[in-house]
Amino acid sequence: MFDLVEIKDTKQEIGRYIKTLRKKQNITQAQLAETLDISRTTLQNLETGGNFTVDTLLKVLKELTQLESLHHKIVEAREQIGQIQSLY
Amino acid sequence: MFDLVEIKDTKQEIGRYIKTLRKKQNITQAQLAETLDISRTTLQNLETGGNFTVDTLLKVLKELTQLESLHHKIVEAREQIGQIQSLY
DNA sequence: TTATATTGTATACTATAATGGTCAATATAT
DNA sequence: ATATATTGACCATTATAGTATACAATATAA
Repeated sequence: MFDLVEIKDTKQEIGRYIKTLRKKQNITQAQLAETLDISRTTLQNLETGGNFTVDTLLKVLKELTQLESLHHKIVEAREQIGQIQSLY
Repeated sequence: MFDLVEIKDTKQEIGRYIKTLRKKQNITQAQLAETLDISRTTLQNLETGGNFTVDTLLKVLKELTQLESLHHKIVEAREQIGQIQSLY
């Protein structure tokens, strides 16, 4: 059907997800930014659905202990596609 | 234990994943870049594990029909965290 | 093989993400 | 209610992602 999910929506969801992870660890934007050696503005931009680089996102995910999990899911997703291809 | 998965590795896996998706659809970098109105250089940078913006990644995923799926997984992940929090 | 298409890489330029700063708006605590 | 802490938003500057172009290195096809 239609493509109801837009890029903007997904960026917002990424931001909400990161914010939830951070809150769960009870750390402030300032603390996390300091730890990762990025500006609070950049972290804010990420959490509020702006545009940002993958480096920024992955740095944050690593600190919030979600990098390995993400890595695994990407590999898994790729392998599944490879399997489908090999059927034809 | 250690954190064996580095940011660099994850960016490379994202690139490999995108490339696999693209190949599956039998389209070239040039074609995909043209469709998305981005440069082939940018797409190349994505597929070879450089740094890039979320906008670039999501544009590509949308064209390769993986945006909605990703969006869903992010929401799901956040909701799971929310649940865990509410237990304490 | 040889031709053709596709991809990897490099470079200079442009667009924009990242930064540091400040201040207002909200949460949170006392 | 009123401090205090945290977050959202804006601005100028700096760093870097995105771009166009060109050409070499590989795939793919003839």
